[in-house]
Amino acid sequence: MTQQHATPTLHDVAAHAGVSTATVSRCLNFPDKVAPSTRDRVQKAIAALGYSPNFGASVMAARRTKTIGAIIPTMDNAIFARGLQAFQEELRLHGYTMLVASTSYQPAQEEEQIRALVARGADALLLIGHARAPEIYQFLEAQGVPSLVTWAYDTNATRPSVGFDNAAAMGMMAKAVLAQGHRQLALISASSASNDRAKERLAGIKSAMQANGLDPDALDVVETTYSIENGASALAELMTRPTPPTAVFCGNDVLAVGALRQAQDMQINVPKDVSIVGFDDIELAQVAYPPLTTVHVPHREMGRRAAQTLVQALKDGQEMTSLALETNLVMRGTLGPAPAP
Amino acid sequence: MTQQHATPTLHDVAAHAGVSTATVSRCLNFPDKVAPSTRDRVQKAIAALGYSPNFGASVMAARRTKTIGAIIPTMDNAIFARGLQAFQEELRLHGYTMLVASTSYQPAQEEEQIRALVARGADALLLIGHARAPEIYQFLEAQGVPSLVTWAYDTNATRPSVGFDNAAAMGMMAKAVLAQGHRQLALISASSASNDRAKERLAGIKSAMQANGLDPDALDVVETTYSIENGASALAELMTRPTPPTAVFCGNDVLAVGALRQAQDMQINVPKDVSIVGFDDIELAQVAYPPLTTVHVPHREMGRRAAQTLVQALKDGQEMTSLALETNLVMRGTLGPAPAP
DNA sequence: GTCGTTAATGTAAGCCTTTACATTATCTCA
DNA sequence: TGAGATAATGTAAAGGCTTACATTAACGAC
Repeated sequence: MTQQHATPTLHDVAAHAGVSTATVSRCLNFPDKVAPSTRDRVQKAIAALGYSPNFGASVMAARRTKTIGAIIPTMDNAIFARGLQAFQEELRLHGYTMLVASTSYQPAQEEEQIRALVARGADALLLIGHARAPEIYQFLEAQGVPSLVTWAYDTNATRPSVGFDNAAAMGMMAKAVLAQGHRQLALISASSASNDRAKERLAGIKSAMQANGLDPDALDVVETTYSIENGASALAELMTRPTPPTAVFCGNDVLAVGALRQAQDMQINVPKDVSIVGFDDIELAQVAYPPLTTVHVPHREMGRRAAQTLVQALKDGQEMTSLALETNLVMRGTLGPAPAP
Repeated sequence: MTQQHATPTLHDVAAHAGVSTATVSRCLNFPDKVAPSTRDRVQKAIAALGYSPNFGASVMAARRTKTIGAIIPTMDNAIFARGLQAFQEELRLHGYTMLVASTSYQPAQEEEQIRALVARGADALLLIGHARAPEIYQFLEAQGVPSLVTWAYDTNATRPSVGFDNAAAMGMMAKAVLAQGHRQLALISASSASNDRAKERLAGIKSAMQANGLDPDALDVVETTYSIENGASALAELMTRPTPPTAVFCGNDVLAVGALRQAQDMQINVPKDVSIVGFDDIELAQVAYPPLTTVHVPHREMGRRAAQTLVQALKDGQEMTSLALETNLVMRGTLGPAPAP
């Protein structure tokens, strides 16, 4: 009664190759540590038996999964999808696999997912933005799971991050808008309550206004959820105000593209009657008509660098060093001079 | 010498709650199977000790990870990102986590990633398209890892799939194009060598041509890689032919949008001088100018249904049943009658 | 009160790899 | 040639959970 069809174990391979299990394990994990001739023999045995290591046993013994979790608001927005793509490509180069969870911008879901991915053995976590309850950081600390924040960079944040300064980036755009003579400003944004990127971008505009002697409270803010439709209806709302804005900032390109379409539907000329600017520089921005003036964010590089930082930290156990990436304005067709009053 | 800071184990929780480890395990995995009073006591112990299960040990004992892998060409294309988003949302509802890998449309990378995710303990796999080496299926079979193909549906495929009939979908579009009187047809497509979706879409056009008494070989095919730029240069190439096409099919919306832009740059009016149609119906399509006529694919539903099918199969060990989803034409502004000769 | 059932809980084997440490073989250099 | 260093390999313990099976408790019917 032989167990013909049982999946082969390390032990079987060792027996077949005439070596100890330790040697087989070394062949798999540190090939340099074993003599080439032995390695060959073991490899042949592996091939002959069709062996592949048992994940659970390996995780249990090694106390790591070589898996990194990424928790993002949604893959439905190209910015996160693109960043994740780069993140995963880089991870793969280092032998890591990516676990993905999304939160739909809900803090409660984020917490749930953080716990879920840690429970699934994520060796480290990629998180978006700094804003979350301190208990979550405590939990991660207690579990010994390093986490890296991205899509944001905050000089006085105590947590490591690989991202960019959202306030400065939007501030730059605000300066450009103000330089065109606009004084009636509006912003279509995601709710800034639990979204530190949105909050920062808002702050960036306000401080630019202040620097130009404008009252920051005069900024007309419409908060909504990210979608083309919502961008459209927010613009409709803004343009029917008693004194409509001459320039509309949008929290991201998706909203901006919606606003653009609405302007077209309302026969409002962009940028002659109203300027509309976005944030992110996704494909949508260049395809929109007129092509959207926006803030370019190096999503792919952000993902890549984040992966490198995390992998490095896992390798050497050192603290991660934060990294600030540059954003820049992409002047296309939707920002023009303020119309004469 | 007490081990004050060691992470608590199931055993510690059991001792603290005055029950056996089996009971604690049951509390975690089958709460219904334990008396409410006991459950309470155990839950308190868990909270008191800050216990969280050891992933490796649990995987090893249970022989499953509650993790499902998804291997897609790239997250950079909204269609996959969106499908994956829905897939993950549904998985989460059932307590599963998603592992993601991408292949950049390279069969070799796909094989590598399939092996990598299986090695990482994926309980099941989501794959795109049917085209892959038989050894891969053998490998999956041998490892006992169920796999589901999506983005394609092939009646005579022996493998289960949740997708749509690419040939029929593109055929429907071809019929609409032919009905507009077009006779000079071209296709900008991904390489159909290792991409069964591309191959099927091509076949769909050809059989529609045949049905209309046209020579299928007269279809002018330009193969390239999916990107806006490549769509643009492919169109440039096509429009400088001795007899340029009056209608250009594109393998997906990304290519179509590039073609559209190129037409604009070349002062070629769409759809008056040339019609351009896409495939997928991503946001880009509605934002393009003029808005793109394309084939709508229910990406989100596909992802959701695929997740359900996989989870079900994992639960009951039954064979998966294939599911064909409907696609439909979205008539927007880029398909018009063939210009008078 | 007893028997048969079912519900709740306990016992303990088993899952398979990694790695610290021990051992043996091989090499270098005086 | 032998000591000492280094490379290659072996031994065996440890890791924490799940689950089949065994046991005990609880309950209802007669």
